[in-house]
Amino acid sequence: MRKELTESYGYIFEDELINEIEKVGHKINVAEGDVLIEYGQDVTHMPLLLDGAIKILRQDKEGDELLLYFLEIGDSCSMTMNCCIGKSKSEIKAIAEKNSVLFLIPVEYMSIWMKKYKSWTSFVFESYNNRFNELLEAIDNLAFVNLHDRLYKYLKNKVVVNKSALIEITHQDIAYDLNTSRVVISRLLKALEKEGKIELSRNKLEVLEF
Amino acid sequence: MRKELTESYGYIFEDELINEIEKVGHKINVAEGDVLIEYGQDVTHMPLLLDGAIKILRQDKEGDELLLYFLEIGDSCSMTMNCCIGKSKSEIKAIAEKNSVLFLIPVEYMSIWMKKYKSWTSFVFESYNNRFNELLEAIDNLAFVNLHDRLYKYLKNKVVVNKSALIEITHQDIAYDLNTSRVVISRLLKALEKEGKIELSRNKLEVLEF
DNA sequence: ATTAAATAGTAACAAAAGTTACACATAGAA
DNA sequence: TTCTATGTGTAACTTTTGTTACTATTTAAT
Repeated sequence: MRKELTESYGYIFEDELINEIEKVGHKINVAEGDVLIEYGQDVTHMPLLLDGAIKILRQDKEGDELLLYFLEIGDSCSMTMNCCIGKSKSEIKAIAEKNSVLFLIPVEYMSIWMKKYKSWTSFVFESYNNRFNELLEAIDNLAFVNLHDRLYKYLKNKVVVNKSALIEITHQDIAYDLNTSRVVISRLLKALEKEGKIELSRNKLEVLEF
Repeated sequence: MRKELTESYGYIFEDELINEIEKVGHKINVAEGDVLIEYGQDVTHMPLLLDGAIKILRQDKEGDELLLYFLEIGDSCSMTMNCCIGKSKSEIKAIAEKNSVLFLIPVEYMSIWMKKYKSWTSFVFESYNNRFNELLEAIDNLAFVNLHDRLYKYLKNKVVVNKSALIEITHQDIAYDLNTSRVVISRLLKALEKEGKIELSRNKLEVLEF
């Protein structure tokens, strides 16, 4: 456990902080597809990602969803940082993109450690900032990119996050992530295939250039 | 100057911090339409808004723009907070929505004061968080709301920010903010008028219900 | 082996948004 | 006043995206 923490976070946190993290936090394993937190739910812990990847989604009242970004190893979720200022309801939904290992820290340590460890403060800011930029990227995609290109970007991003050009997913699930309909995704995937950019099969597809 | 600072920020910052702010910062007046910072430009100061309102825009490579949100009195711009972690290029463009009064603070004080004043740290976090939620709202609008409703929301927001149901703006300028074309905006405005929600005139319009 | 559920392909159509083109009105400048 | 630039209205058309409906295929369950 100590080893995993050091591997992913040893280069940013001093030993003493790693000790504290180890002491107050606990490690959990989550399986692909597990819902880690729902929109509106109380935030009690902040996650440090040790292995795997987490999908962060936004949801509207009707339950429509939109993929915001992925958390990868070494990332944390700045949404948790709302806690620092008293708010405690999650603005997002989080789902394990693949089997993942998380280290959960009770939120009260967020501000305690900020006073105590410079490296923690830097981490929190850096983390906040990364998420900020990812939201800006999401906005750019929605505002300036058409669905065809947005889909292709999405697939290439999947390849990076899952470290495999073979993506195991259904058209319907892609449609959920991009907040559109299955038929539209099928149509655009077919177009991407004709352009020679991907290869389609049942329940999976392969990205050919990236 | 002291008075203005105390009016807008006295209830959050302790006297000593207000003194420091007054000492190292300087007040500027900007006119409606002034560009305060361009995308990609170096960020050297962080702004505290004393009066007026600032429009924050995102821009893509082709120069297309999209309104993200407005800063109002008591707000600061969390984008400046990138500076805390070494980055210094602006991710956004800022334009004075109306004549405004700003207090500019050299960015190096950001982190100095975070160590020194608890109230400053709270302010920075609160500010960050507000901006975060405004980005999420922007995403919600883009992903889940059609242009007709997005336009109506935009107009109602303008009413709040400008404290007037009479909005002085051209269709073209609305189109820029929403990243669409003038013709589309004219069409949708006409529809809103027929619905009895607004009243159109040249160079201005009035929001009837809000 | 049969059935049912999930997945994918595609056509046909509808709605939303973007584009082009042009007429006309208004405000200022000359 | 006349001219010009700007702003607005609208029609006609295109493109993009969403919807409905139906087919075929594959997978899993009984």
